[in-house]
Amino acid sequence: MHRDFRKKARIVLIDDNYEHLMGVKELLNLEGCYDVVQTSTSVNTGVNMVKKYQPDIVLVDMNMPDKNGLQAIHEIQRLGVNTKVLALSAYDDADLIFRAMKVGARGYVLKTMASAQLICAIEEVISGKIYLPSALSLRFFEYFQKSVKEEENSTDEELLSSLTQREEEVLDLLTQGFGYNEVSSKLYISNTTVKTHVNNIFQKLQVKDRTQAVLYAIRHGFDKKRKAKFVSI
Amino acid sequence: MHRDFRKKARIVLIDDNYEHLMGVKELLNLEGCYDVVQTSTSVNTGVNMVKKYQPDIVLVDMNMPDKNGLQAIHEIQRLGVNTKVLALSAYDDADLIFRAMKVGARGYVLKTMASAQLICAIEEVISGKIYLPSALSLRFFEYFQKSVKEEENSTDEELLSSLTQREEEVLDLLTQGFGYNEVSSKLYISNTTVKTHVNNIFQKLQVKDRTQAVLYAIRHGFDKKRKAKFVSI
DNA sequence: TTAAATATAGACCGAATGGACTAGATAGGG
DNA sequence: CCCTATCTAGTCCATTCGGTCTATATTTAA
Repeated sequence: MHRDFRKKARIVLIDDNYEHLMGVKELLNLEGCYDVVQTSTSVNTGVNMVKKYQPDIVLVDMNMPDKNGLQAIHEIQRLGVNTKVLALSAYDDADLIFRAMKVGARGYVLKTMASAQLICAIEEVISGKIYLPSALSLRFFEYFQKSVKEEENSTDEELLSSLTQREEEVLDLLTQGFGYNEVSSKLYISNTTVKTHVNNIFQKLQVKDRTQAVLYAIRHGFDKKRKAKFVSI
Repeated sequence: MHRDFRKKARIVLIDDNYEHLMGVKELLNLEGCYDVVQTSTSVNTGVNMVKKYQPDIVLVDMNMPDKNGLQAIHEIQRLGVNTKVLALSAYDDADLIFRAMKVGARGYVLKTMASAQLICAIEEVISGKIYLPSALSLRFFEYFQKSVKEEENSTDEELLSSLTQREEEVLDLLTQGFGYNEVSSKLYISNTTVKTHVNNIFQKLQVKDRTQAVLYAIRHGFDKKRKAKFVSI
């Protein structure tokens, strides 16, 4: 799983802080086994360089003002090149780590970390692994798991579970975009019966029209049973 | 960040395979610094034991027939105890890893891995870290990132991006559950203008009523700009 | 500068929706 | 056996919604 050290790994750096950019470049050059083919202090030109040179890895600073690093990573991913992305950041912000990994970063290191750790991260990522220092890994997963809890908490089971079985069926069909007539024919009941059920649903969910009921259902996870892809447990 | 080795770490094991259960128990006892307080071959009693003994860590087998390990982990999380969960599995299935970590596992190890790695995982997890072997970490993040791509692909940007700015505003308000009158007063335009916009939206999204338009918008990620919590990039 | 796109608004009409009732049938729990 | 919950279905009426037009002012692009 180790890369071929006879070839230098080709690297592009994107960092709007010129001092830091040069510092990292110098560090990598001293190491001897890296070829920093290009550097850029702007996202746009940086992304273009990645497209042109298709390096093994690109280091992207996350703390840029305008089009932030997230956008850069996202665009690089969409190039369809085989370049791995390593995110560099001054902050160990859980949300930023989460989003960076989500858009395709293969690793995330803090600027405050020792240079040896940066080298280590680069090597791991180039050789196809994920590199997240354990502190950041912890942040990531806490955030990841918290999101599930929030989903659950917002699932106001009180109201939704107060629906009768038939009402659930009706709401389920409404959630698929059917109107009253369609619902009635699908359930083989009369149009007015559907209306009765729907009105009961409105009462129970405390909403005032069909669209709001559907929104309520979706936002409170009512339709997850059907979806059941990876959203639920 | 290291635990106090003067005290033995208290452990509960949940695994329906009695052979493996005993094997792990023996292994941990030989190690000397662990106290396997309880073992269980069923989820229900296992969860109860965790509730009762509140160990430092619980090892949960993921490959159980009935109520699977995911359910067990989920229930343990909901106990509100401070027990860390380490998932054990025979398979490195990306979906399973993803879901286990999502419901609260702090680590995931394969049964095929060396016992030293299991010990390592236990120590890391007890001391508050996340333990994912790099191969599994890779699987996890590939799955994690793929989910984003799927979201994007399903974002039929063709249709949604064909909406004018005003139409987007209107759709956004509809997505919040407002009716035409409410939309018109919020945008300071007449009721009929809203209707015109809405009809154009219907044409463009190829839907036939308000609820379907809202569903379309939500399912295709239209409302993520507003949410912008952690869902979007 | 013309043409196209956009935002505005109106009329008219039919269909769908929502509110407020009543009411019969059926099933289940106490 | 009675009471309650649920599912069913109806009426009446008002409101909203959706479809199809036309039309004007403004902006944008060619």
